[in-house]
Formats: sequence, C-alpha cells, structure tokens
Amino acid sequence: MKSGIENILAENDIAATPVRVLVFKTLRESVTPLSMADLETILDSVDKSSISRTLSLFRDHHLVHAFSDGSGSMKYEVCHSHGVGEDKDTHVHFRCEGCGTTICLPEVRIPEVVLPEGYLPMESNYIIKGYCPDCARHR
Amino acid sequence: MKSGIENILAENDIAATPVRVLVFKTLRESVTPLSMADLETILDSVDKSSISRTLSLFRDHHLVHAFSDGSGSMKYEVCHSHGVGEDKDTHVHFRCEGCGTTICLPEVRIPEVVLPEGYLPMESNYIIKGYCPDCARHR
DNA sequence: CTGTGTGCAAAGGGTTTGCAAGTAC
DNA sequence: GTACTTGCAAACCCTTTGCACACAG
Repeated sequence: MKSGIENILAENDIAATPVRVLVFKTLRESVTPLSMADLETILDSVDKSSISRTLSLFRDHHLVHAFSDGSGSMKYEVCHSHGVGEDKDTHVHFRCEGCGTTICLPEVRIPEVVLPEGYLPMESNYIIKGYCPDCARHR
Repeated sequence: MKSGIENILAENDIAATPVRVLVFKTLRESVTPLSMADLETILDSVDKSSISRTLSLFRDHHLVHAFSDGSGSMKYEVCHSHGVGEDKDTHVHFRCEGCGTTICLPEVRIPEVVLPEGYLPMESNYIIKGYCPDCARHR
C-alpha cells in the first residue's frame, strides 16, 4: 500500500502530485510541527513557493493546521481530527527557549474555557514557553 | 498628576523620554493589544525603529508583553502583573476572523494544565480564533 | 565631552505572487 | 489543446540594525 496518502488527498479533491505527497508525508512522519524552512531543508529538491502553495491548499482543506509558536515562523502539522470541517487542535504545544524546539504534547488536552455571551469560537491554540526536560536539567 | 507613567518608567530604571511615555500611554489606554503598525499609525510622528526599540526595552523590563495572534504581526499589551519578574499573561485572547481584531478577555483566565514530568513552564499563551459577538451576529 | 535617544534608510527573515516552462489528461 | 503544477525570481510584509545627528547631563 502507498501509505494511503493518495487516498487522503483524493478524498479531499486534491490531485496527488509528487510535491503534495512529499509534503504531506513529511509532515505526517515528523514528531514535531515543522516550519516552511524545515520543509525546505528536508525536501531540498522542492521550491519554497511550491511548499507555500501546498500548505495553503492543505490548510484550505483542513488537512493541516498552522499555528504560531512565537519563533517568528509558522509551524505546520497534520490535523488529527480532519474530515468534519473542524480545524481544532486539541493538544497543547510547548516551545523550549533552550533548544528552540516546538513540541507537541498530545497527552495534554487544551482545556475548554467559557467565553462571554456571543462569541463564536472556531479554533484554539494553547502554547506554553519554557524549558523542555532536557534543557531544564542542564541549567 | 502626570498619569504616573514617568513613575512607572523610573521604577524600572528607564528614562522617561517623550517617545517612551507616548508608547506606554498608548498601549495602556488601548482596549485591544496593538501591533507595531497600529502604534505607527496612532503615533505618526514617531519612527517605527524607535517604536521597535522602545517595545524591546519595555519587554526586557517586563512592562509589556508580546504575543502572536496569528495575524502575522506581534501584538503588544502592558503587563498586568508587572514587578515580580513574571511575564505571565493570565487571560485568554480572542482573534476575530471577521473584523480581524484581537480582543482581550480579562475575565477568562487561562486554565492551568499539568505538564509531563520534567517540563519547566515559564509563560503561556491561549488564543481562540472565531467570530466576535458583532461579527457572529451578521453571518 | 560623553552617553543616550531618535529618525532615516537599508538590511534581514519569512512568506507570497507573477510568470513562463513543464506535465497530465 | 486545455487545465493544472512547479520552479525561479521578484515582490511583499514585518521587524531590526547601521549610522549620523540631536540633545541632556
């Protein structure tokens, strides 16, 4: 089996071109969210403009989720709950000030909050800055 | 009284120059967090580089807090709990996809989460995207 | 005189866009 | 042939930096 990426793309009416399969595969296999620069480095044969357009496309189709971790560049990761038009990122992210990595904490769910009357929430993003276990140990 | 800004700056060993007082005053009087572009517009006599340097200075002294709301530019607001070397932003922010405003929700506290063993959190940021009451009503 | 603050212009980093060549159907 | 995809270069936006002038102590 071709890892099913073609199927996922097809289900979302996206032609499974080489670049798109590569970008999706890379994002899905990465432990941490990736920036465009990361993708450019990993996929050094692919132009940044193609990566940018591919990410926009994936975002429009709610296949990937983008968020800002305060590093100056956006981070991208595949949506865990794709399919229902929902783009919610249900876990907390941690950005280490020591090593600069942004880490997914899948086991830490974003707690819901009660908004004032009238607000219509669509998506939430909870990011914690500090030191990861490795960096905290060596301080 | 001169609104006390000079005193606040003095307490933090910052010379109360005209630009600094203006920037601080503007930030403190704003209902919403402001971007550098916002400040540039409001304070059209002040150069963006001076605003940038002033904001860096305030940030170093924990007088203002910067966060990214996903709009592409940083937003700045005065720290509510300044003084103790803490830079924690204790309330949730809401970014409206309709009108593009970023709104402080002072009454919505950021819920604490339990991190896995070893993580050392310093600062957290919870931002919700969606539609504000006004924009939600007219959809 | 010395140090600090400011404006102007330029550089820098990250991302997107115009356009033309290439590919698939 | 037609529509879509890609790479290259240029443009764009936001922010910071170099430098020189102005000002205060």
